[in-house]
Amino acid sequence: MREPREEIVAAASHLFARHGVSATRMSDIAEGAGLQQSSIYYYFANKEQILREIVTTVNRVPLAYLARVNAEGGPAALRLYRLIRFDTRTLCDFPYDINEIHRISAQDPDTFAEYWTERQALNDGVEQLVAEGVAADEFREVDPRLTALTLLANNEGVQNWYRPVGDRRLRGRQGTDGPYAPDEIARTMANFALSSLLRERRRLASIERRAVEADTIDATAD
Amino acid sequence: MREPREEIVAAASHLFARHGVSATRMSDIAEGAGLQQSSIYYYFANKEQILREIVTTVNRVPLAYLARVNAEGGPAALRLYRLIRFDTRTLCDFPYDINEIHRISAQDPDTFAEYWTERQALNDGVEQLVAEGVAADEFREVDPRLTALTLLANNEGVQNWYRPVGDRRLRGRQGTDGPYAPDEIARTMANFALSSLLRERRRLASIERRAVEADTIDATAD
DNA sequence: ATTATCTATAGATCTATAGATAATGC
DNA sequence: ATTATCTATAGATCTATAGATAATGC
Repeated sequence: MREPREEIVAAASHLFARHGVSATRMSDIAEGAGLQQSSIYYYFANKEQILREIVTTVNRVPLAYLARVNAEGGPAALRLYRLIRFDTRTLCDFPYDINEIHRISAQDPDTFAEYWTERQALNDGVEQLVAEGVAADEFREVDPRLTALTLLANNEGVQNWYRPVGDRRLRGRQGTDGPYAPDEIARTMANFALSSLLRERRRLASIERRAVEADTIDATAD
Repeated sequence: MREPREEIVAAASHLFARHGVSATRMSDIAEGAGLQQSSIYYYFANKEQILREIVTTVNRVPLAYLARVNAEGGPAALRLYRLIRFDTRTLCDFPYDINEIHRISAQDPDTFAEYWTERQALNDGVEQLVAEGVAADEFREVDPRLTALTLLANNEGVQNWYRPVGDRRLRGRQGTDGPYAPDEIARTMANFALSSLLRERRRLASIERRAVEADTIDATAD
């Protein structure tokens, strides 16, 4: 059994995703965590503190992956491909709505200062990757900063139609859109982006191959 | 002076965008509309009905534009370019968070049945455009349905970092991301997408020119 | 007469604290 | 003794209705 503190965070994550932060009551979280409503206050002073704990981790996961990919090296196109694939896959499985988190943390920059610092670092890292690719003539001429923002925003947009509703995943609204797996979506996003950025699009197949290989080996090594 | 009903919808739109739907109180909306809290109920039975009115228009704007673009004809690539540009620009200026609207309306499919029907129509229309482009060898081989979902999701994702905060637009979080205008963002999104989809990327420049021209003429003609 | 708006308020929540009680680890 | 959890509840909101009052258009 997990620690109550973790239980609270996990329950809150699900509820925040399902109903939104402000529609989620402390009593809902307590119920989800198997506690009485007031017992939550033993661990957290209020709802915002729970959100803060959740939100802090959001940017760390892709940042850590980016650091690893950069350490492993290779052309900018490959590194960017890997990051997009990873980020999209991660977001598909994230149990809360990144868009709402953005809104809430934008409204209270003090409480969520850490979030914004790390978010900025992620933006900067992606911008850096794009700039490297442009400098090395791997990518066509684009504005690295605007492109980085676009790439991250695109990944987050995917959450809109790949989101847990109730306890099940809704695969396409009202079941009309066919069942797409996170891997398939992630692959589509990465191919879409690199297909747009690469000067020589025929490089894409080999980049995809190397990316999948690198992460499969990683997975085995872990 | 606008009708009170419109005033309510306008105030609700701003507040929903700024604080989210469930954090917005009927009294906030009333204040924004220059009415007492209970006077809202003369026009709407509850908050959900206000949201319903807002939400109904969301998909109609791009659907109407898509119909016009299809009527005006031209290659699929041009029509898709125009739609993406239009949709992105519109979303940048939309005063509410499309992502939250998705979540809320997904949770109550009955109340928002109309929304989902029209959303599906928009999906279908974009899928159709992509499929045409693939069939005509304008686009590389992609899954039209998954691509359509991705394109729409991408446009919506852009709202994340181009959103009104307070009464001013936040141009990039905390002012660090430089001032990008909706037109510039829309152009980036359309170029990004078509650059990815087109078999012959050199067609892009002429497509962009024709798209801008078509909509400039339209604007003058209106 | 009808339409629009207001004041007042019952009833339903929701938060967060106080204080009691049970469980745990010296 | 300390840590964790519970019950009970004050106080703060928030919604939505009832009923009064003002404005509008025959």
